[in-house]
Amino acid sequence: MTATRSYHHGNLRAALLEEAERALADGRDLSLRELAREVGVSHAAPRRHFADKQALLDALAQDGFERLGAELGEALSAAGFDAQLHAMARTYVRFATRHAALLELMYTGKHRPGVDPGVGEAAERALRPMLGVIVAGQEAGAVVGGAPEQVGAAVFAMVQGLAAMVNLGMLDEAAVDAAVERLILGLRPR
Amino acid sequence: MTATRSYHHGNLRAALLEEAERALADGRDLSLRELAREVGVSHAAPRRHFADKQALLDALAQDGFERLGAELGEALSAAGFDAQLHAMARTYVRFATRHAALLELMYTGKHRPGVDPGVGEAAERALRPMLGVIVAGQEAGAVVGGAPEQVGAAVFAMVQGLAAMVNLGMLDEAAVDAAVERLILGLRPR
DNA sequence: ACCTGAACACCGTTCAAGT
DNA sequence: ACCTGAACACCGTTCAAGT
Repeated sequence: MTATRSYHHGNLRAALLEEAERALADGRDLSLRELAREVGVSHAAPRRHFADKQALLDALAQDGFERLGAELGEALSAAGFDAQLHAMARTYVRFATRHAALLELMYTGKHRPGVDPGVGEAAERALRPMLGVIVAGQEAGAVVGGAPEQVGAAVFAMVQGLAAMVNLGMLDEAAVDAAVERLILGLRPR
Repeated sequence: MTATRSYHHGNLRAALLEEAERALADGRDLSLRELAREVGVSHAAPRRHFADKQALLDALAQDGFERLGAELGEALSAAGFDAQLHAMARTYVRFATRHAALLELMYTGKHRPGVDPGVGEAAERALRPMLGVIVAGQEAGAVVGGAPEQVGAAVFAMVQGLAAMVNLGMLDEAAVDAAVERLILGLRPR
């Protein structure tokens, strides 16, 4: 880690976030002081860019949702409702396993009071592609009618739950496909 | 908080766990030193009962799974597969909302290396009633055949995901019932 | 056996001061 | 505007010592 001095010409913020992600991926605990050390700056310097530790965590979570949303959006290129839903579930599970600690952070303490509203908005944007799949599925007659949000809740709950189980080692990826298949059948109009 | 002196005649461990749950419920951060203070003991005393902070967290998680399992077991008294599954989902979601911080702790870092095996075993025991519902449903012809673990994965994923969404404020309890209904339809033999 | 007190190496946060 | 250094009030963990 050769400390590039040019780093600190306005992008300390980005450097800190990068280092934080690396720590998260390595399973290290996040400490502001350590991040500052790693990036070659005094322990008080991050204060200029993040009001406190929580602000940095919020920025990290928001970034995570934005990347997740981008990946989910790509899954829309599959043809047909079933293929799209399968692709979406696989994409979500893959993101969850590749960025396990980040995903945990993304969903952690969202219920705590005084959350950064930016995180919630990013989460909503990230999950929008899933709603798009539902609406298209309804139009194609593959999905029951009703408020897309209601149907989407079932889909998102299943996918999110499956990802959590895979991360806990309770499930392999074949079981994910099987569960999604069950869900697809349940969503069909009757 | 009148510090009862008789507390410390062999049950410091239980007192610490109780206080930890209270802190969790209040949304306070868990600090071993604060727990010791609250319970009226020196900051080094907990060491006798918990090797380190993680050991206390593991004990807390294990306890949580045991209580969750007991509540889920009660849901089995409902009559018929549909009613049992609905009861189970409502029970799980209720536990999740009443003990949000505890549930987060229960599922947090399960994937980290060197976990207390007791926690995983308690988790498995807690979820067993759910498998029982599946098996009974299969025998009654309300659920597709196949390995109960595979079908159970879909059920647990959905329920766990719904609970997470309710905790995040993304969902109300009516939507839970609707999603479970979709799942029931998907599980039917065809 | 169970607990205390001091010590060590860390934290997050604040604030005057430097450039 | 951006960063430093010292300071404050906390942590978790360890260890000799007390009863």
